[in-house]
Amino acid sequence: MAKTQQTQQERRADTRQRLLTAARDLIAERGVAGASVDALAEAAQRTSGALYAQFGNKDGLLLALVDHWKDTTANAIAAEFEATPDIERRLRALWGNFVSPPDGAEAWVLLEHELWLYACRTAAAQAQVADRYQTAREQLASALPAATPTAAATLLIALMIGLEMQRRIDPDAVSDELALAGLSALLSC
Amino acid sequence: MAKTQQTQQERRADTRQRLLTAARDLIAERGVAGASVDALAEAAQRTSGALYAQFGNKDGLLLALVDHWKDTTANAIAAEFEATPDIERRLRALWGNFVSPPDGAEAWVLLEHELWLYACRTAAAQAQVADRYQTAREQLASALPAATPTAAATLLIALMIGLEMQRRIDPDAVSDELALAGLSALLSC
DNA sequence: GTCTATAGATTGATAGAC
DNA sequence: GTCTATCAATCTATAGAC
Repeated sequence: MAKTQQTQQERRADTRQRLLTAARDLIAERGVAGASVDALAEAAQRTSGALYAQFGNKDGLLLALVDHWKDTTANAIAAEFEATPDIERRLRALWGNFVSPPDGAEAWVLLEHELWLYACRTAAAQAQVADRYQTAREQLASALPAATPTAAATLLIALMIGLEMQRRIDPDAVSDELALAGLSALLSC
Repeated sequence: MAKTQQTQQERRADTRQRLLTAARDLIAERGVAGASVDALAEAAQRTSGALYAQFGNKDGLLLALVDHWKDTTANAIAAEFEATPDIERRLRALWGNFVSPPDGAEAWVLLEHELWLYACRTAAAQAQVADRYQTAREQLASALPAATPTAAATLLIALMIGLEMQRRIDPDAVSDELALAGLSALLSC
C-alpha cells in the first residue's frame, strides 16, 4: 500500500468538492448567470479544464449542485429543534436558524431562490428540487406536534420563506414577534 | 396644429411602453441575465439603439421596469377582493388570483422572484422593491377584517408566496384546501 | 486528472447616418 | 428618436501538452 496514493482518486473527489462548494458560495453571491465557468473554477482554486473534466459543462455542475445541496441543508432545518422542550421555543429556534444560520451563511436563501428559478426553467433539475422540498417538509413534520404534520410543515416553510423575502428587502417590515405569531397560528392546521 | 404630429413625442412614449412590456415578458421567461439587450429590443419591435436612447443602458431599463412594475400588479392583488361578501370567499378569490391570474400571466411570479433577486444585489433597486411590497401590504390590509391589518397582510402575502413556490416546483405538494386553511388561520393574527 | 491556449459565439455599449 | 454597423470584452467549450 502506497503512502501518498491518496492522489489517485482522492484528488478527483477533492476537486469535485471544491467546485461544488465554490459554486454554492459564488452563485449565492452573483447568481447562476453571473458566475462564469472561469470564475467558478478560480474560486475552487482550479481551472476551467478541471470543471469540464468533472461535470461535462456548466449545466452538469448546476445539476450536481442541486443534487448535493438537496441533502445538505435539509438536515439543518430541524437542527436544534428537538433539543428544546416547549413548542414556542422550538418555533423561535426554527425561525432564528432560518433568518440567520449558525454558520453565518446568510446568503443561503439567495442560493435557494437562484436554484428554484433555475429548476423552474430546467426540466432536468425540477424533480431534484421537488425532492429537496419534500425532504424538508417531512423532516420538519416528524418533529411537529400537529394533527396533520406534513400539512403544517408545508405551511410553516411557506410562511418562513415569504417572510424572509419581505424582511431581506425591508428589514423593518417583519418583526420576530410577527413571525412567531404567524408560525404559532399555523400549527393548528 | 398638425394632424399626425402624434409622432412627435408620442412615438417615444410608445417605444418606452413597448420596451417595458417586452422586458416584463421576456425576463419572466428567460430571467434578467438571459434576456439580452438585443433580444429585449427585438421583442419590442425596436433595435438596441432605441433602448439605449430611452434608458441609457440595460440597468436603466431594469430600474424603470421595477418602478413601473411597482404600481402595476399591486392593484390586481385586492381586485375582486371587496366584491365578495363573506371572508372565506374573499380568501379563496385572493389565492385563486395569486396562483392563476385572470389575464393568464402565470409567469408573473417568476418575474417577481427575478426582480427580488436583482434588487437584493442592486442597491438602487432595493428601495423601489421595498415600496412595492409595502404598497401590496397596505392595499391588502385595507380590505382585511383583522385586529392588526398590516400585520395580517404581511403574513398572508408571505404564506401565498411560499406556497406558490412549493406548488410550482411540485403541483401535488400544495392543495387549495391547505392554502385556504393556512390563510384563514393567519387572519386571527 | 488538470492546465494552457485558443476558437467561436454572444454580450453590453458606442458612433454616425438618417 | 431610431437604426445600422461595429468594437472590445466576456462567455462557453474544445484540443493538446503534461
